[in-house]
Amino acid sequence: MSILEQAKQHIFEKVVALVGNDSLINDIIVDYPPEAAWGDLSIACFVLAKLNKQSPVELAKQLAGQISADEVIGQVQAVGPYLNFFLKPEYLNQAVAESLDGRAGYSQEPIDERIMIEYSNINTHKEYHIGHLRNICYGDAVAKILAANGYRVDKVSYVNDFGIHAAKTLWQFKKNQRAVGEGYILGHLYTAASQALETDADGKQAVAEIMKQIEARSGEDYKLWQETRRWSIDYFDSIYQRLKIKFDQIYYENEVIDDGRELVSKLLKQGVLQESQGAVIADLEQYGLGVLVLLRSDGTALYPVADLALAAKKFTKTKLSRSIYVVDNRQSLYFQQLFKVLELAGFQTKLVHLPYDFVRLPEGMMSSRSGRVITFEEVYEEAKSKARLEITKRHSDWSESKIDQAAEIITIGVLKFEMIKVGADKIITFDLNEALRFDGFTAVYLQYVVARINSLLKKGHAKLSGQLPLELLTESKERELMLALAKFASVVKEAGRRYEPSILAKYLFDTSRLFNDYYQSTTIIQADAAKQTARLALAAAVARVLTNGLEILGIETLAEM
RNA sequence: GCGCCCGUAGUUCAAUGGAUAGAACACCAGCCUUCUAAGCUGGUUAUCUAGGUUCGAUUCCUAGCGGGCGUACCA
Repeated sequence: MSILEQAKQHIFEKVVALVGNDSLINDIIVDYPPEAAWGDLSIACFVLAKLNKQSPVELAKQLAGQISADEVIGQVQAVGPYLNFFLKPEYLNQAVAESLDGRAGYSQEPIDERIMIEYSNINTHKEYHIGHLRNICYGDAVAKILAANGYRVDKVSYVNDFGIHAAKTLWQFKKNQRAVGEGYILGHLYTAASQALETDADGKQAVAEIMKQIEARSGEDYKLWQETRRWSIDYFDSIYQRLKIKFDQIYYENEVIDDGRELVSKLLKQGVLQESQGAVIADLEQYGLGVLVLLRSDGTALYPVADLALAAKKFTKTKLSRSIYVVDNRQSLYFQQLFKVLELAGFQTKLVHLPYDFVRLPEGMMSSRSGRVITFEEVYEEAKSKARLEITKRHSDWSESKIDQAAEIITIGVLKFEMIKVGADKIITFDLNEALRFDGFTAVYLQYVVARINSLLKKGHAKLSGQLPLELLTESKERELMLALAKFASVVKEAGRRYEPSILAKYLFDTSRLFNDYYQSTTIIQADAAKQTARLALAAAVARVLTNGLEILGIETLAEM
């Protein structure tokens, strides 16, 4: 437990002992006052007072009188119906030491549960756009947060390489072969194909022929499929490398689809699935979930077939306590249906669909088929050239490779942060100019704080080990910073409990703002030796929390910028 | 039709039943002969409507309005 969690527990126990009524325990909630000056922790006395048939103001006053200062609590104040606690300075000082630890924010108590999280489900033969970027950034941040909370996390991805979209792209490719070997180009071909096929009946015929060969796994088109599939996968790998995101396992539709068909016929025999109008369906009307179609009336497979096989594969291979699917909220009904079928099929793993809202453009929805998309490549290039420019302005003496490395870290940080800084239930209206900002609520703001602190540490002379004179940190801004540091561990927990990286992003930003404010109003290197040591320790603790917090969000920091 | 999600400042977002609804961007005015100005300080502006539950509602419930999405052979 972090020192703040211990303090909360301590206060809770004291109040429980005084109130002495077990039925009230759930109503004793140790919270934070809205204003730093009012205290570090607080309890609202409304419910307690009501059940005790007292006025809340009276009860707060009475409790304040009964609780005395100790090794944790410095002062207690009743402010109206609120009971406010100030932590003892020596106690709060421990937050600095706690945060200086290299593992700050990472749980020291492993949880004996294994969670599989599936995200970045993409299609080969199509482009990679900023919608995919939101998915992978959000999914990866959640995975890292859960890991930081002590869970064992398996990160998996599922690639749809076997659908009709591949045939369409190939059809276009055969018409005008160009850019051989480049996965990036396939996305453009898909768009061109979709548009052309709207009016081209012969084309549709040809696409169907290509699809047949792919499914039959033989012929010229199958070979071409194999080759182009590889281009796509290599291209996606290059994106993953830039994002520094790794999966434990990547599944491909073409590898599970046959198992899926087998599973479907088994479930059909068992009566979990039914035949209807020539198709194979799951009739889920009795659960209020409508009907899920698995096989078309022509016998070809739909999406859920592979998903069933994939689930079966996941659950039999490893013993999971939870299986999470990070997929946008348009598929909420689909996942309810899928989960119900899996349950009826006898699988018992706890299934979670983790929905998030989609990315749209100011002018409307993105659409691969119409080509109205912003690709990852476009945003990446624009952001990176802007980063290069900004760095060059500030560091004329840096080498080209040093500039490039820094620009890369800034670019990826900005893009990731942009994708996770808002709640998952919010539509992101992607404005390129907005996304290319390097000030305000952005990754750069946080990275900048770390770089500045790093520079302080280089210039200062303090040794930050052994006994630190933290008792010299008495200014109100120093107290506020220490309290902010102390909250780190519980913020990571909260973000995990709610699957919400934006909570952590916001916390890191708030903490950075506090530090910038402090930095502006205080001298650190110029202070006398003891003060310098104490303040550098505080600054180093802030940098550690920001670095680890960003790392948990998948974002790197820089020593200099 | 039915179901799900969202309506907060000019814009993009925060506040998951608590104290004076917070930030960022944009706009205006300041701050670099002192630790990185990618920074800091100050200023203007908001809970879609109507009911209800509650000591207390941006938050929960009901109805309406507005936007988005889904709803048997797309993924």
